[in-house]
Amino acid sequence: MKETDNFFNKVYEVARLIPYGRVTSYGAIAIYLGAARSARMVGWAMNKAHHLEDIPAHRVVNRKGVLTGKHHFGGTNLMQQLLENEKIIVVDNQIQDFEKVFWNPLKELS
DNA sequence: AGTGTGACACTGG
DNA sequence: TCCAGTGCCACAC
Repeated sequence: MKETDNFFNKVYEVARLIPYGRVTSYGAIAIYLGAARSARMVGWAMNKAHHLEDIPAHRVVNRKGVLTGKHHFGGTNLMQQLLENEKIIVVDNQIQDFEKVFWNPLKELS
C-alpha cells in the first residue's frame, strides 16, 4: 500500500462500488477522482485492476457505452458475457439502454 | 529525469 | 448530425 497510489486506489475503490447490473464510464470515475482529463488514466488503472479479482472492470466502459476494453479480457467476448450475466444487453460491443444502466459515482456516492 | 504510452473525452470540419 | 483529429494527465520504462 503506497500513498502515492492514491489515484489508482481510488479507481479500484469506485470500481468495486459499482452495483450489480450497472456500468459506468472512465470519465465519470475520473471526474469523481477530481481529474476529469485523466479518463485515460482510469483505463490504465483498470489494466492493472483486471489483474485483481475484486475489480469488476467489465462494468467500466467509455462514455459511448462501448466495450472498448474487451480486447483485454482474454481477447474474447468474455466482457460481454459478464455484462450479459448481469442482465445488461450488449450488442456489437455496444451496451443497450446505456443511460439506464449507467451508474454515476458523483450522484450515487455524492 | 525525460520520453512514450494508454480500456478516453472533447472540439472542429 | 456524424467522422476524424487533437489534447489530456498520470504511470511505466
